[in-house]
Amino acid sequence: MNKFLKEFKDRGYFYQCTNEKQLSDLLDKKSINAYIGFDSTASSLHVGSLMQIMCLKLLQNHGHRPIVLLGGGTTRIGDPSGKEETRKILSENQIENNIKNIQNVFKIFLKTNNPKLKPIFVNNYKWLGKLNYIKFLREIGKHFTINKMLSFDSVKMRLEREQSLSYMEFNYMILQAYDFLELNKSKNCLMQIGGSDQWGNIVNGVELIKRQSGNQVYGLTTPLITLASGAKMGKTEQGAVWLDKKILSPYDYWQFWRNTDDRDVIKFLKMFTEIPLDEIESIKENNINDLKIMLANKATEMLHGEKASKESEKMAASTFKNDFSGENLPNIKINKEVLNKNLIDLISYVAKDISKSEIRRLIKSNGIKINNQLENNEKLIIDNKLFKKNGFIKLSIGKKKHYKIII
RNA sequence: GGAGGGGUACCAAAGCGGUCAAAUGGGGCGGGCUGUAAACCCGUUGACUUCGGUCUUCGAAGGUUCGAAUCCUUCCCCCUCCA
Repeated sequence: MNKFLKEFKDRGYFYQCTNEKQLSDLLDKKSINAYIGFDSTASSLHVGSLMQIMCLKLLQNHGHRPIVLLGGGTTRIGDPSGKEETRKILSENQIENNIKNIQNVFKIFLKTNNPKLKPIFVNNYKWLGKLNYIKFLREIGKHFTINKMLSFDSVKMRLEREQSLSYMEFNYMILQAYDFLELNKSKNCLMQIGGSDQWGNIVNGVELIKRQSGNQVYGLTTPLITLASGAKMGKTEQGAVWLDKKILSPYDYWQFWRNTDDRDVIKFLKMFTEIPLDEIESIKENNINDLKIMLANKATEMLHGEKASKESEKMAASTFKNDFSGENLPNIKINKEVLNKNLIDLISYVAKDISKSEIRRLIKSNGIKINNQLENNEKLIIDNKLFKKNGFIKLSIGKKKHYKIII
C-alpha cells in the first residue's frame, strides 16, 4: 500500500475511499494536489476540524500539495449534511472576515519551505458567485438525477424525519461537486478528503468529473471521532475548543488535551500529533499522565508554538501543585475600585461571566480559595494587607481555575 | 384552503387558577474519592440582596381575576392529518 495511505490508516484517519487500489497506485507514482473544504460559518475553526487539518498536513509530509478551500460560496448556502435544521444565513461580510481569520490556522499548520508544497488557498465564491443559472443547469444539472439525489443520506434523513429541506440546501451537493470539478480543471486537483458525512457530496464530485471530462479523481473520508465517554469531540464545559488564541488561550487549549479521557490518549496521540507511530507504539505503556502531558505539549506546540506550549505546561504545573509558587499563573491586575471592596466584587471582576449569585453559591460550597486557604466569608475585604506576604493574591475558583491577582 | 396538536428555564420534559422561581432526567457548576482521568457519592443550578427580602421569567401583545405558566382574545412560529 502507498505510504501516505498506510499512515493515513494507521493514524486512524481512514473511513472510506472511492477506489483505494487505484488511489494507492496513483500516489505511489506521483505527487498530487488534493483538497478539503472548510466551512466559514464561524470566525475560527475548532478541534472538530483538526483531524481534517492533520490530514492535509500528512499529505504535505508525504510530498503532496494541499489545497484549502474556504467556502465563501457554499457557506452562503449551508450544507444540510448532518444537520437537522436549516442553518442561519450569514452576511457576506461576516463570511469574508471568517475566511480571512481561518486562513491563519492553515498558515501555521501547513508551513513549509518547499514552495511546491505550499498550501493553495481558494475561495469557491470566486466561481460559484458568477455562475449563470441556465448555463449551469444545462451543463452541470443534467448530470444529476433527482432520483439519486434523494437517495443520499443528507437528504434522506431530512425527508424521513419530515424536516423541511429547502431547495437552496438541496443544491448544496451539486455545488460541492462543482467545486471539485472546478479545482480539477484549474488546479489539477485529483482528490478530495472530507468527514464521513461528506461522502455523498464527494462521490457526486467524482462522478461529475468523470462525466464531464473523463478524468479519474478520488475521494477519501475520515471517521467521526467518537470519544470514550460518548460525547462529541471538541466540546468542553466552556464550549467549543477553538483554534484561535484570541478566543481560546494556549493554556486552555493545552488543558483541553491534558484532560483527555485515559481511553482516548493513544488514539489522540496518533491523530493529533506528529509523533512517529513506532515511537507511540513503544511508549504506550508509559505513565498515562505523562502521556497526556506529551499529548498536550505536542498538540499545543503545533498550533501555538513551542514557547506557548512550554509556558502552558509550567503554568499547569504551578497551578496544580499547591506549593503556592503561583509564578506562572495569568496575572490579573485590579484597580483601586476593586481594592477595599469585598470578595464577591473581586471574583466578579476576575471572572466576569459568573453572576454574583453564583459567586455566593461558590463561596458557600467551599469553591473559593485565597492563597490556598478556603475562604467562606463573602464579605472579606480585599485590602493591601492581603498582598503583603507575596506581593499578590492567589485566587482559586474551583480546583482548576487559578489567578494571580496583582495591584 | 379545512381539521387537530403544540410552543415551559442550557436541553429534554411535567405542570394546566393560588402551596410555582416552576416536578423529573440530562448537561453545567461546586464538594468528596482520585491521577487535572473514568466510575461513583453529595450539594447546587433566574438575577440582585443590608440574607429580612426584592425584582424579572413559562412564544408575543392585550384581557378576566384578590391572584395566571395555567382561563379568554388577537398575533407569530412549529408539527400531524385532510384537500
